[in-house]
Amino acid sequence: MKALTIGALARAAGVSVETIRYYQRRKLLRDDGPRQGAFRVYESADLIRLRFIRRAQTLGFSLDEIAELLRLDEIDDRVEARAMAQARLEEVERRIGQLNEIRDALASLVSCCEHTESPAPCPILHTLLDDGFLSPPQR
Amino acid sequence: MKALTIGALARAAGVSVETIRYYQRRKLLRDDGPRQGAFRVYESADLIRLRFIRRAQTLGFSLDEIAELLRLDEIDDRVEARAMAQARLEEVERRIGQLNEIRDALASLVSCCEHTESPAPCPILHTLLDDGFLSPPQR
DNA sequence: GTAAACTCCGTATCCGACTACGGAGTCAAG
DNA sequence: CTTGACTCCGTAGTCGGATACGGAGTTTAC
Repeated sequence: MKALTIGALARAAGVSVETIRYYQRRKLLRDDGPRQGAFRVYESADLIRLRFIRRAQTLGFSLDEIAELLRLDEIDDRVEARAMAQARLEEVERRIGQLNEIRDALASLVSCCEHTESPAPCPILHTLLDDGFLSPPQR
Repeated sequence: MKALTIGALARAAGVSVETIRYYQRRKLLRDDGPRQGAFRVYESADLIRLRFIRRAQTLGFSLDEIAELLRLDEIDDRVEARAMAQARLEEVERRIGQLNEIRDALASLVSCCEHTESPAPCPILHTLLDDGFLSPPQR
């Protein structure tokens, strides 16, 4: 339980000081902790929480969702936490499916292009002009 | 080769008028075409180009990349176009790999949570606290 | 005892791809 | 000949997750 300055906490978690301050504004991290003089002091509990946030981000949770996960942790609501993980899992699987389609489309464009000669139109540029191509955009 | 107003073009391509005007600002679509009176007129070539843009977006190309693809089409540079498609393909494959890892991590959290009982800590919330968890964030 | 490094706080800016808004002009139907 | 739909043009705002800036105060090392 050693005391950390914000800079030391940032280094320990591999984020920038600005990011920590941003998370405080977003209420993901406590902003009213103890101080030594004018400076806030942090300890390992803060580091753990910060790492939790970063790892949950790695899994694709948004900061809002992470705030919710942290709240669920506090009230120990595992059912809801599991539901969120499940929902995220399904989302990830949907996205993988989309990307697989995209990968196949790109791969066929590339290999098709490798097998056509200069007089014919470039498949990469002209397959995109045809109808019936994949589904609507994902944004 | 029927003449279209911007609104008709938008409907035909399934985008909004605002989007077309945005693409014009971004130089993806020509902004200096012919007019009838005060209004611009569009034709099927514009629709084809617009569809090209939307399909390339579906494949994950950015608007800047699409501008480049359109330029490559004009100068008929297939080699470079193929290189871009190849690069995109590799990027998509990397992303699929990442998402597979993420999916596995989420799946194991969910199934792990289904098998632990209330006194033990919730795995979903506390696996995230452990070290050695996946790699750095993807943003 | 002073200079470098750090912290605090507020506000502004970035990215990409739009989306929205508002006022003025224009066109077509009834 | 008016009404309503459309177009033109410029500018501003949105989203999420930061990142940057700048001036003032504070600590730490030499």
